[in-house]
Amino acid sequence: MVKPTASEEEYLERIYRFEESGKKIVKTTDLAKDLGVSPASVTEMISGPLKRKGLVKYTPYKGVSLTKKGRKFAADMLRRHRLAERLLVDLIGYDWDESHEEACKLEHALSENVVAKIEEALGKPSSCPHGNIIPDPDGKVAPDDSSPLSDFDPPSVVEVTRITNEKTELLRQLCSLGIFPGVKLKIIQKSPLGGPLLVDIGKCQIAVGKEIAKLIRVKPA
Amino acid sequence: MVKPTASEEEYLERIYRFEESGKKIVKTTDLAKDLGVSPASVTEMISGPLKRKGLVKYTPYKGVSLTKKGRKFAADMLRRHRLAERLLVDLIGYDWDESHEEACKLEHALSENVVAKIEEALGKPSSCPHGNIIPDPDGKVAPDDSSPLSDFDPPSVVEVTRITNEKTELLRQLCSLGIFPGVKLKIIQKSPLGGPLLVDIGKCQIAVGKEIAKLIRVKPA
DNA sequence: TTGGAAGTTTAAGCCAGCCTAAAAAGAGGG
DNA sequence: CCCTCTTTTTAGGCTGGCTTAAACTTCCAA
Repeated sequence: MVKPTASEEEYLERIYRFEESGKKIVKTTDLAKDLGVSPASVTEMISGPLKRKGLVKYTPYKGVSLTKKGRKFAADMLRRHRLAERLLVDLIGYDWDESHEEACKLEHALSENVVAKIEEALGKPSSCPHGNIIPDPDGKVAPDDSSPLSDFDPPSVVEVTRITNEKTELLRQLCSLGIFPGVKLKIIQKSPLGGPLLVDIGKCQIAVGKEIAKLIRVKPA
Repeated sequence: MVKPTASEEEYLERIYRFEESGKKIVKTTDLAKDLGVSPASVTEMISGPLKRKGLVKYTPYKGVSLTKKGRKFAADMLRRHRLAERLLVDLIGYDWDESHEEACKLEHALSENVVAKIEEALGKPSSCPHGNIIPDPDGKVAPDDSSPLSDFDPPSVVEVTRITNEKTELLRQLCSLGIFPGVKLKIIQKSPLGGPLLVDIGKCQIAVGKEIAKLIRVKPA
């Protein structure tokens, strides 16, 4: 099997993330927006190289999903990505909220040997700095016992486990609100119709929009 | 000024290394061999993009040299490369003799911010694991007080400062002979006509070929 | 001084990955 | 059931970086 190009790796990783977030089949347009390329480029890539290499299943006008083989490659990318984030944050003191973007560039330049050494040096961490689980070398991912904050009703007390969207803008905002993995939240009030959640983070109460609440995974405290 | 592509960065870096080793003007064929591409590709790259961006001075059939601007970019690449090597070796325990090849891939994926953080985390090291000097953020390089081992005559005692060729094969060999920065050597005998040097490394005597002796920089002990 | 051999450049072409514009397919309201 | 609007794909084209083959310099040795 030929090693995927950096571009192909990136496509696989993004598809994986969509699937991880619940989508069974991923639309070309969503992928295009996510990757910052035109929808035409996405169609080309998935119907061409990725399909040909048996990494994705593609139904024209419907969308794309990973094959078993594709999922293994994608999980490996996520592994590299998340270990790179840990390296940046834990070992060289890089900003928590900017590590994702850097890791996106770094992940394609890390050999399996280096990744293994990083993992070892970090003491085999189970998650990235944002709480997302690091796949093992075989692409296996530990089961996730968390659910979106938006699924909970007051009154409940929960602990933040993962932030599933790692863009700097969101992370910076959450960090400034005091929301990151490990923090405990008390859910005070839930508005109907996609309105915000009111949560207590110890020293104050804040309103969290529905869309953002979907990106914050928590478990009962 | 537009950021050079990864490929352009690599060309600049290689040219810099040739100049560093004493060549005033670099031949396309030497570059081609070094980069692992065809001589035609080198001609294209230097007479095209690199020339156009004012990074090199190029005289057809003669060779290429860096402009001031080109040298600054190249020094920055070396900075990233050597800090990446230090990161790999000091922080994650990667093999000394394999760090160069990994750093070649990594260097193009490191932002200025990350490089600065790495430098800080490592305590602003002055050299890479093989002893080569790390340029500062402005591209300045501390003056080098060493000379090739091949320049010395017996009897003299010298200390190894740098290995200027960082390919795994050579490093592995030198390492197995006990030669690396910091080691003291006593020069026992020098053969004429490019023959080997006989040196004493404390526990035994070894013969070092002329070509290899040129790559080992030392200073009087 | 000149005829090759060796080194270098030009020419032509390939592939990956992107783009825009135009065509085609699907989805929903009348 | 059809027509329009949106989504997606196809077609054609561009750039970067590489290749080989052919043409051109350079330089040395007879």
